[in-house]
Amino acid sequence: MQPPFTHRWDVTPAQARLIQEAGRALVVAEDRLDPIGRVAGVDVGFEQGGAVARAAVAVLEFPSLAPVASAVARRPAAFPYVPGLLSFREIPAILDALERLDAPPDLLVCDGQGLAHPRRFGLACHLGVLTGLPSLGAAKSRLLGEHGPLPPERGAWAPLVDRGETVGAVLRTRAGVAPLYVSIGHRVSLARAVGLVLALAPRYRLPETTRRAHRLASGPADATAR
DNA sequence: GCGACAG
DNA sequence: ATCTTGTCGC
Repeated sequence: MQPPFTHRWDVTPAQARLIQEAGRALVVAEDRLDPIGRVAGVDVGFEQGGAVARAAVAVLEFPSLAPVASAVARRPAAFPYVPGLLSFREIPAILDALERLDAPPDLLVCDGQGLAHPRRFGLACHLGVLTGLPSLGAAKSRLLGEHGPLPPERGAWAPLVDRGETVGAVLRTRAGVAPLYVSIGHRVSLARAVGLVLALAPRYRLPETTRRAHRLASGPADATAR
């Protein structure tokens, strides 16, 4: 089984960093996955100026990418946004949404960093260790690390390096659009993570999936109000 | 001290 | 993340 990893969520920033230091030892940074039948895209964000944390999860069959389930959850944010401590705002809402899914996923594709994090324990690692599920980070922007020039064509990638350590990859999922920052979450290697994100990229994009998950979960009243 | 800083 | 104006390229 998974090593147990539970902790409080009503913590100070200093306590949150200590929890991250403890959690990083539990991250499995290599491929330990079964065949993937369903992938969950996990998008996070906030509402009401940061007072409410929101999570939207869409489950797709893999590799067909046919949608099979979705859920959204909102929670009063018990933690401010602090760079490096995003999990403590968002993961409670994510866990709520995951519990409501009809079809459990085999992989979590997270909207945020994994190992590409100051303490090597970004949201993707944290969620992976908590659930025991394979996970990876696919962030829309950079938290830390440097990289060389990125060729313009789809599939091009460059290592993301922090303090002399490769912590992720910058991946061009489409020509002419901003790259994604891919990193290991849990039980997935970086090479596999890059390959998976590329396989999802043609029809799966985080912002679109978020809107779709909201529409599916909030019903026609909300959908027509937009 | 100054700038950077997932969502 | 979200909002708004100005600019560039197809």
